[in-house]
Amino acid sequence: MDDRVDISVKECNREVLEVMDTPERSKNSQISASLAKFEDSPVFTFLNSLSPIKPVKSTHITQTINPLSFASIPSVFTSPHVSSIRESRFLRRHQLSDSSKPEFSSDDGTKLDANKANADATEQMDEQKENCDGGDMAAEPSYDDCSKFVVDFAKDYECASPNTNLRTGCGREDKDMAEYGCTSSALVPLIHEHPQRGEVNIDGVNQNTEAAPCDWEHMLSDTSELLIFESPDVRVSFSKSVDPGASFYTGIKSDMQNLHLVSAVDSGEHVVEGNEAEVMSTQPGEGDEVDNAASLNNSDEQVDCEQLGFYRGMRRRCLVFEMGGARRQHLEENLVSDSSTWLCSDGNTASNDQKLVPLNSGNESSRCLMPGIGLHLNALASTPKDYKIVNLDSSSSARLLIGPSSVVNLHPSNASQGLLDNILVVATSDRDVDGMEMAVEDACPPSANATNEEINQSSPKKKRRRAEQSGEGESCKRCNCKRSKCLKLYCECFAAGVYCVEPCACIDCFNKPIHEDTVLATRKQIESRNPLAFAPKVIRGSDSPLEIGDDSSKTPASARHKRGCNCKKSGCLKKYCECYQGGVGCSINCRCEGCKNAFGRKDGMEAEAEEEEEETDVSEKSVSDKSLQAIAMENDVEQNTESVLPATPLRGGSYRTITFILVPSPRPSAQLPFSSKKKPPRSSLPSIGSSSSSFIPRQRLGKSSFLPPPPKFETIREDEIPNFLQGEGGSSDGGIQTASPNRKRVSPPHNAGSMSPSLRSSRKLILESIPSFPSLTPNQ
DNA sequence: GAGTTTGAAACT
DNA sequence: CAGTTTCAAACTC
Repeated sequence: MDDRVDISVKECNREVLEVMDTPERSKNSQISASLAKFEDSPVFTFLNSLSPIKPVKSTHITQTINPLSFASIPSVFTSPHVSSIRESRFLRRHQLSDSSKPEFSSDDGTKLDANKANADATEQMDEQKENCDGGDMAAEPSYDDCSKFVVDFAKDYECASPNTNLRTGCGREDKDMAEYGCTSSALVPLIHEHPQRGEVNIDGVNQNTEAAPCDWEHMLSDTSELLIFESPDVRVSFSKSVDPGASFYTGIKSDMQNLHLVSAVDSGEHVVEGNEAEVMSTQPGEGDEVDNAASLNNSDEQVDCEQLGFYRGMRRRCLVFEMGGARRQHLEENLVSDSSTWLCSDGNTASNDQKLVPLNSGNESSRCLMPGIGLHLNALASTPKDYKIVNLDSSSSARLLIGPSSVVNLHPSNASQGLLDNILVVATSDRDVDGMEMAVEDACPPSANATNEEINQSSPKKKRRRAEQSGEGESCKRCNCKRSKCLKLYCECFAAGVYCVEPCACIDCFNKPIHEDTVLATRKQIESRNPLAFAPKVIRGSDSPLEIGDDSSKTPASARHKRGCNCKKSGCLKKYCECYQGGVGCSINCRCEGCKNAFGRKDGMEAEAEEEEEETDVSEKSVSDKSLQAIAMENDVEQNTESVLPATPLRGGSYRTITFILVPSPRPSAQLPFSSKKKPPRSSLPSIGSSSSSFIPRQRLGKSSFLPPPPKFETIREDEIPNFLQGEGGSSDGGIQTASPNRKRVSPPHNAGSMSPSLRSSRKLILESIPSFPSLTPNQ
């Protein structure tokens, strides 16, 4: 029976492929005809007669899956040109899927699902193709679409019914950018071209990809497939060649995952296959939103994953993982147990998967999106310190272009103003996406992962604590504001750059999409007062390898709070202390008194102090140790996550990666402020490095065994800090050095003047392209 | 869950 | 810039 089904499916797929291959199928009528033909075809009939799978009308699929696929288009969507090669792969995919089915089919039931899924996918292909032909091509998504989408999304916010279609356009652009950037050499031209129009004359490397004008239609056919396309594997095949073998190989891998997803979706159940369950359980409805943001921000993750040798397909899980603290934890556990399934979080993938899941799964368990996830500049923060860009292949790099950082990185290249402009545009769209994501978060129900959490969290406080305990710390901000209307930095949500969500217990909350104008205005006001008000509070130093000891002690030696704390009574041993809360040691910037910060004391006498502490203050020590242990345990996962995965999609970000790829600049230091490996030029700024080096001893001396508490604040790598950010308090370094230890507070960055002209210029650019608080501005 | 403590944010 | 107030999170009971 199974064999027959497989055969039927293959034939069916073949039929579909034939239809799809028809050169002139840009008309709906034609497509309709094709579909009719398909359904009327002997093969189909045969399939119906043989297959236990009930023939599903395309319309039905349209209602259930198609929307999802559509939504996925953006993120997954790649350049039509690129797709040509993929197409070949794609074609194989169905065949492969058949063969691969047995591998993931544990039993008949599962297999049936898979088969059915495959059949559905086939029909879905038709559906999508139809949509594509229907005019999507002509209506190449524009950035305006993105904005539009954002607006619509905001409108839909209340009902949590994001307009995926519009979104699609946005995502696609980004995706395309990434795809075109397959090679750094071709990157510039490609990027330059693409944003302006749907077509891109791919020069050099990409020429061979230009085959089918509407190839990307095929990509639409299967959401999961799209995911595959983005996979590093795919890229590899693409960039290297159209080697059938390679494509085949990649196709197999991708198929595996796709089928899983499809199967799960189709069945409407959570097909628990290792971590697959995670994906399925993740906020079904949010997949779309997550998707874009994730897609934009996971370049780092991707890289990490690749380095780890994981399949990209698994990354989606990581994304999910990030979406919920609990989920994250869970995944981490999985990582330990099964790294293969863990993989990294590829925003795109994850999102796509989720897209597939949403409608059918009806699973609400996991909804919590990363709060700050890439919502604003903070997103720049907390990139995995050990992140390595080295392994970026051309394909990966291309993808990285998506990020706003690309602007910065490209800037140096002096490709051209036009290019820059285009890039900026891209960044803008990203921003929009981020905003959408934020909105999504807003719409998302209480943190998903913890199924019981939703039910049990009656009190905001408890919710918060729960969130933190589950590692959700900053992922799902929830406030309890009563008087601030959630329009001040008092509000954690607002400060984090996210809208308040349902679980928030705030009163008279204005931090909602419906009050977008107010929010934006307030934000501007606050930023005018302090440009870095929404910047990451914790600067994660570029830890030198030496500083990074074992996993147990990854407290970044150079990490520090942007402004420093002002604790008087807490001894910097409680979360009142932002340094402590952020899991970093106190620094010169701190005005704290009686600092006992376990992560590093202000006085830099950690070792001695610790001894003292142990000897002289037993009670205190007990508290400290206790807290430390708790922290360590609490954050162990967190740390690991950080080291391996970006805390947030954005974080992982494209920033570093892009820099890497585009590094062509002869003077990266001055022109590549975000360069991950290269210290930004600090001609005018005392090098952060030096500054951080000063911290290293202190922080290292701190208990090596403890890990920073789950950072409440978003953190940013020191070396990734935009210059303007570094400028605060006098350029990260400068800030530290210039800040008087006793000074009450570090004044906002007014030191632009201290920056070299070049830096200043770049800074301007950054500001334009990367609003410090994009997330709150869905319509930006 | 209510009340207290704390320190950041905001205000003057 | 310093001092004060406001605020909400963190914490305690």
